[in-house]
Amino acid sequence: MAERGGKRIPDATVARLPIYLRSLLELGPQTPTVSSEQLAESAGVNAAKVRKDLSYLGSYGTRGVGYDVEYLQAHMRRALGMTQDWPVVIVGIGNLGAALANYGGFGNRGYPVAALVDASPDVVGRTFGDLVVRHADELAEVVAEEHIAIGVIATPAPAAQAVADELIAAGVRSILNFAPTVLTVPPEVSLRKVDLAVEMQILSFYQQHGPTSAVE
Amino acid sequence: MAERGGKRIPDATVARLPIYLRSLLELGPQTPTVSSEQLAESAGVNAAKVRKDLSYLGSYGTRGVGYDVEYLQAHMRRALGMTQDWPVVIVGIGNLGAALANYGGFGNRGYPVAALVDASPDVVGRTFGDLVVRHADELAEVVAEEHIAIGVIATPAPAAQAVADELIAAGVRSILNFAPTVLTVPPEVSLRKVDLAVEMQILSFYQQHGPTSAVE
DNA sequence: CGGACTTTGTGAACGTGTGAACGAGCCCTA
DNA sequence: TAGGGCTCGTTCACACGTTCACAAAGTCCG
Repeated sequence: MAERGGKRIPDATVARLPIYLRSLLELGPQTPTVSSEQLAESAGVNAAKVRKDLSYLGSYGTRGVGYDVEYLQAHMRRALGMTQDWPVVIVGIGNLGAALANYGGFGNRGYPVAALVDASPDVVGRTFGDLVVRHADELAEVVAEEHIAIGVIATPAPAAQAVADELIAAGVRSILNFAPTVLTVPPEVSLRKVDLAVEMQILSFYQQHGPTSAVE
Repeated sequence: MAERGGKRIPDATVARLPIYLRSLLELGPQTPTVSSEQLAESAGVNAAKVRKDLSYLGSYGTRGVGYDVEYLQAHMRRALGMTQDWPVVIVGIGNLGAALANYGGFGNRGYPVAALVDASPDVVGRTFGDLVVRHADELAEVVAEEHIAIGVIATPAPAAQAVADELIAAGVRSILNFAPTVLTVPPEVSLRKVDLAVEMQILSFYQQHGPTSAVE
């Protein structure tokens, strides 16, 4: 209720905050304020949902006017931890890992790729940008040296759990898993997953059955 | 209730079916049956949830024994539309698109990458595997020729909506969006999205606030 | 300065998803 | 053939998330 230390923010809301933030950034400096309706349109959700979500942040809009774009951006950056950098290590430099390493979108937004790691001698020593791929055995040192906060797992499925365990042992508490397997992590570790094959299968399910459970 | 034509399958269940299927495939031919508890462990969910999810398929397990692995696999493949191939076009052959094109995981599993499309003259004409990148202007023809069922958008954000519109106009009803932007599609089109920056931001939120809303 | 208009913030109803508990049904053994 | 043990399938209660509707609160204009 007070400005700081609000109540717990629901998971579903957390997942939408980045979308709102991106919508705000797209607005540009032309528009000083946005209404919940505008934001909703831009983020592809319901206006009431926007208002409720934003109310969890404790950041006030102004009735009759809307939300101050800059103020809201600042609040949201703070809530999402974007006031600092979170160095990332990518483990597994295959097709996908290499693409992620080359992908510029991370460093720009506060998630600098600080290290690359792989187990294969063919890959260790290769350079991507200004980074040299290091060997998986050095993972713990790499995490310590580079102050890694987030581990991205892009290894084949069979190696993923072991990598996750090592990351966690080295102190990493946030993991993004691209390997097509279920990872088990202790409760104090945050885990998100991206599974391309699963996405495809979900799509082909709805291709057969009609999207969002069409009536008959 | 009868074997065919069950009631609507909840979205949350649909999202889990591919995980179950993968778990079943990992079991190998050694184990003819699985219990809901084993499947739950393997898929990282609750056993009751597994039973409920599977009951939507109408595929029966056997009380006192468990589920017949092969029978269940077949049922699930059918439900997920994996009895046939769903040709995929990748639009936008940048870092990510190229990685996806080289990624073998699709074709193996019934989603052959049948075409690559890009708008840049620098990229059009290049080959990946046995595919030549074609120009975005030919998108409609490509979709028709290759019987494309699923469109993967890996373009920069500003181009994504236009690409989606063209895909839909060409008859594609399933879209997987990697571009960091919100797409608007008509209700008969299924849309899933993968946004790496968003995943990162969600992780750094929980890095600050404690995972899954830790108690203080 | 007052009234009308706009937009937020929130309480309450609704729907969906989750987890536990338990009866029903099947197999195996004696 | 009867009994015991195991596991599914379903029901129920609860938690979570979404949406509606409306009062509160601020702005703008005459």
